[in-house]
Amino acid sequence: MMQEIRIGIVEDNHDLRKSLQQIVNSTPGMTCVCAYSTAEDAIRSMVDHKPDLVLMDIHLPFRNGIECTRRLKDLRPSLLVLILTVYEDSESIFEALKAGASGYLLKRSSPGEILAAIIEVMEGGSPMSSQIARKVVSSFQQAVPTIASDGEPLSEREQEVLGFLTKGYSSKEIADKMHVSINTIKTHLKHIYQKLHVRSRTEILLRFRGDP
Amino acid sequence: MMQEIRIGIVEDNHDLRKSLQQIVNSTPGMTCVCAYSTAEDAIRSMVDHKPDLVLMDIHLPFRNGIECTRRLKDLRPSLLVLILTVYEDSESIFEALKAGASGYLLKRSSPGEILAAIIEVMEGGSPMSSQIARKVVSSFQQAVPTIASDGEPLSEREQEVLGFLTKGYSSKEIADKMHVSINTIKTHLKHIYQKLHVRSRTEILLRFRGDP
DNA sequence: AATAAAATCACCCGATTAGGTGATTGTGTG
DNA sequence: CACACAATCACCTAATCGGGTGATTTTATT
Repeated sequence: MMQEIRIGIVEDNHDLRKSLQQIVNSTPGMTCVCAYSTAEDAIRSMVDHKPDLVLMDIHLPFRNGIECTRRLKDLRPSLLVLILTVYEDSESIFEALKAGASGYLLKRSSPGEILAAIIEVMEGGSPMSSQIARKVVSSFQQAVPTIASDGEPLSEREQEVLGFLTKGYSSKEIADKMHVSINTIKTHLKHIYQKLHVRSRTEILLRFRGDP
Repeated sequence: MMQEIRIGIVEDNHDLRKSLQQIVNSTPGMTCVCAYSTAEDAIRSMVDHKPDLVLMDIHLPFRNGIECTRRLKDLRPSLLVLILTVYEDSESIFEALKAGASGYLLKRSSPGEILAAIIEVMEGGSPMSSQIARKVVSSFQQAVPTIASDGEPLSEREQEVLGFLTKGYSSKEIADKMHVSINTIKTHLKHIYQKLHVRSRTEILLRFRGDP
């Protein structure tokens, strides 16, 4: 049988906290293992209760939910955080996601929607609006500018150079290893850059993340 | 009145291409300004028609839609790309988003859903499933180790710099992103190099290949 | 034999990097 | 309060990198 989902709550509003706790505890397969009204308390002892997922109010007094999320993820990286917010403040939500949250939930959601979001996160999803998704996508698109898995094949020698390149050697070192002039290596590099549509060794390294 | 939305299509299947074209053209406020059956043709002349948004088949013969997306975004960064796919291949879709797409659409979608997705993208959204969203979110949550293998911990700011560094940004770009002088970034870099015992950004990139 | 592609090297130029020194400001800890 | 540390910025130098041009030789391929 499926393991029970262990849920933690960080929410300063007493009524909402109790209400969330009740919704969770009255659902088969879920237990609320801890609930806090401040970020400090949560950071201090939440991880001891080993929750799988935390419902986190984004607008906490003092330390806000974003900082709290960051700390908790730091203490326990496997922890999943679902942000609770009253309105779709795209900037805050974006920051929370950056800090390690896996999605967010509007406070006015129905018990059914809340449970659905929890399950969605547990199953590897990230509930969020289309607008937030765009912000997230845009932010990581800028990261890797122009890389290509192109048709143009690299020559034998170019592949050799690429091999050393992806091991971290400088042009001069590669020249020594291959017993040729540094100018030759530079020429090979120019051709490699052209064929793979990159402009630096840094981009090459990023290109070969995962499938070298 | 609102400007007409100019749409381009890249889809090798003749029937689907014509069908999409018809759906777009029979919608007030949208015009299909060009349609191609190959990535090569699209790369060659699509930007001349200045489309606002492109419907892009992800599984094109030869050069695939991902590479095509990358090229088109390179030629015209303001262009929005909506990926067309037959099934939810999370890995391909993720790559397409990385290459510059703003969302995706299942081919079996109804005309209404297709138009809704186009409008969603035009209005700043990124239509995607919750699972894909999680992949995207995870990828930009800087999963960079915060502690050097030897012990010396990186400061907050140094970690930020490291985050950008491992995404391929130059020192100048990082300076802009963090709103500080390039000299500051250089100083942070020196400290990072010392703490992690490396001599170049290349070595940093090699260090952070998933699990060192 | 002619052509094309690959490999080799050189020189130049501007931009970026890496390393060193040093200085200022704020923040926190003992 | 002193001290350390973090963050900020400046200036300087040497090396490296990326891009452009051009040249020679060998090796296929037509």
